[in-house]
Amino acid sequence: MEKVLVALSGGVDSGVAVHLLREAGYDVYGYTFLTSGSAEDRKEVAEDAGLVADFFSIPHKIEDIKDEFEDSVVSYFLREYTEGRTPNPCVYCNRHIKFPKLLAAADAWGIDKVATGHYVRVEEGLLKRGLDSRKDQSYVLCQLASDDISRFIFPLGEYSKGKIREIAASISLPVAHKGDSQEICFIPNDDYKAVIRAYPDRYKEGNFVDKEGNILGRHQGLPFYTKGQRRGIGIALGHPVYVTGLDPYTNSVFLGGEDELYGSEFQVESMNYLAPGYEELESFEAAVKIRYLSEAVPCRVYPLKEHRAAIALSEPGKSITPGQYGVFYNGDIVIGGGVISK
RNA sequence: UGGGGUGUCGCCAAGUGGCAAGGCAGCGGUUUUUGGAGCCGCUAUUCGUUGGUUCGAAUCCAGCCACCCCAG
Repeated sequence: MEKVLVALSGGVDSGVAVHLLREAGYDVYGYTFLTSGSAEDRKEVAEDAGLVADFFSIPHKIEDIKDEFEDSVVSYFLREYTEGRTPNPCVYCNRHIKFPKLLAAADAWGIDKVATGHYVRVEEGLLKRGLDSRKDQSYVLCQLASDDISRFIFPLGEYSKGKIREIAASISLPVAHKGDSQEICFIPNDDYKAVIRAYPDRYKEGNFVDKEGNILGRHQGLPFYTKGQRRGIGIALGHPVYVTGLDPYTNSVFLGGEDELYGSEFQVESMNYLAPGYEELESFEAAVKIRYLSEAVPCRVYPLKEHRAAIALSEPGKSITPGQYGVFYNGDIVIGGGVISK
């Protein structure tokens, strides 16, 4: 029987993943890492994951990597905000922590295949969107190393979330009724600003400025704003005002009307290709997601040197935000993704 | 101090005798493996104040208070 190491989060998805893999005839091993939160939170995750492992009677290893996680993901999170960008820690974590850790654990166990409960598919060495377009999570995997793709198994990619919950209930999975995980895993109560405030040396008050350079008011610090943001600005001009940009050099937050949010061209850096052949092209047609929750829109991509690329959208996009990832698709196939730089 | 003007929710602002529009901001919900956005909902028993007229006033009258402008 071929072995596979599953990332067990203690939730519904990874639990059902174990089930589906066994049904498919795999010899399943479980691996859980504890990344953040209080000692209590981590204990709870460990217990839930242990519950699932016991339920299936599979070997299970738990590793606490809080320090490493904070050095990597949390510092990235703070750094990006400090520099006026808006990070996506999940994408970063998948690339730098989650999948490397999983693969390393698999190597240590002498296991080739690794699996997670992500709603994506792998076919012929290509990463593809999950069939349930509403739950598709290919976006957050855009930075994975293409060489590793062939080692991945994503058992949930063919299913809808509803079906997964059905399965969880039908096999009486102990955690079947847990809600979907949300929020960033290291942010308690969905309050990222509270986390930022724990690092008062990383930000300072500054001016809200309009397109003409007029000072409109005071902001609390760059990390508390993101391009396209409307609420929480506290300025009444009679019409809605949005954050149109952040300038770390003058510590300014630019404000403007909705019309100032649209753009048709941008660039990405740290471009990572998951599908072969594209990087060498002069340019290519694709569909791009500008953020996790958005429809992919048609564009033309021009690969540049040093892992950069220039993108021209066929229709203007709203709030193209530096720090977020642009992920490119050809139909269901993930071509790759990079960090929006400007 | 004379002359004029204004005073309605945090901001702007309708309303000129019949039981306080709206926008912005704010708040809540929804959505979501990031931040946002969007969507839905909530938000002045009260109109600077005190009296008066009236069946009834934020809307009419008078006094007072505050602010603004022009004179000086």
